Amino acid sequence: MNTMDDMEPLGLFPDPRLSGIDGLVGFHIRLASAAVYQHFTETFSDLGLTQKQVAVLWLIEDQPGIAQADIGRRLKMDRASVMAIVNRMQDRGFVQRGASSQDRRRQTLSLTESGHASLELARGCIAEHEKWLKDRFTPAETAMLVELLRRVYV
Amino acid sequence: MNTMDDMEPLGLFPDPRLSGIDGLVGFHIRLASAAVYQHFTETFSDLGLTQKQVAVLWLIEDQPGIAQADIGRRLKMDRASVMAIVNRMQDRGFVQRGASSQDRRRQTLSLTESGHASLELARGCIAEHEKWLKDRFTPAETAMLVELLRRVYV
DNA sequence: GAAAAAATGTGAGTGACACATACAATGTTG
DNA sequence: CAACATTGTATGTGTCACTCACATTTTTTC
Repeated sequence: MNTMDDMEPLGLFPDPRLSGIDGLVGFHIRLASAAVYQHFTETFSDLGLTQKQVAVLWLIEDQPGIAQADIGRRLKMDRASVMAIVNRMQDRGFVQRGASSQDRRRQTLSLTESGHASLELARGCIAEHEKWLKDRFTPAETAMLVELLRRVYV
Repeated sequence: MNTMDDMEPLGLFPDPRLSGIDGLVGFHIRLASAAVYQHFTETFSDLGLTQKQVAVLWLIEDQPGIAQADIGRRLKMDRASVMAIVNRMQDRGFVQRGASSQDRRRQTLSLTESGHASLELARGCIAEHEKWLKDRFTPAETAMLVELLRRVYV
């Protein structure tokens, strides 16, 4: 009976492709990123961690003693933003700063016990989140998508 | 000799860093989106417009009289965020609010002369920005990328 | 070896925009 | 009419991007 039950009472939405804005690749990347971020924050509402914060914790566990500047380069963030995140993670007791023996400008970063535990919890949420995302694609499509996206930021 | 346990279907990845954070699709979407946003802001440094602001102007020009709630649904933003952007665009003289004759809860939005002019300038920058982005892909790849991304947010 | 340049961390400030919450006015529906 | 949903508005909080400025330390250059 009902063909395409549009959810809008006023029915103000014509075909989404009518607007020229849908012809922009950047627009779709933006919307997809927003959708992923949205689902991420829902999944992580209990832990209270953002994508960036998890990424930073992850990197620090992967490479203990990593410097803030390295994190910035890895995640394409400027130093000020990295510092803000590290400060927050330090305030919450997940990360500790230490002195570097080689380069006295640097601070070596490492996770605390609490940081390791939180990241372990986070990994479970990430697995769930990634499943939600990857279920849309075949393995080949996933590989294709990652390869195309990689061309954008490398 | 079976060393890959359902990780990758084929050796499509030249990078060996697929374990860890690089194995997450969401991570790549995030990085790509950040790179696009970064280039966008560079291209638009003269105009002083963000992606969202341009998108809102674009939608209003496309559908004069559109309501804020419609914009929110179209761009996946909540009402408060839409209002903040419309306020900013109104303060800068690009957008004007008007009363709706059908529904007195609604405000019809339309562009001012200045708004049309700014959007026209913006379109030039967008073309340049999109070229920067699309030059990485063949037309078929672009279509593929958009199709895959669309699955994420619809 | 000293001066210049670069890298690193830090701080303060601004801006964008997500979230949540609450409220008033208006429509819609039982 | 009463109950509910929608729309716009206002307010506050949090994240994180940008910038500029500054001190320290390392590296490069002369």
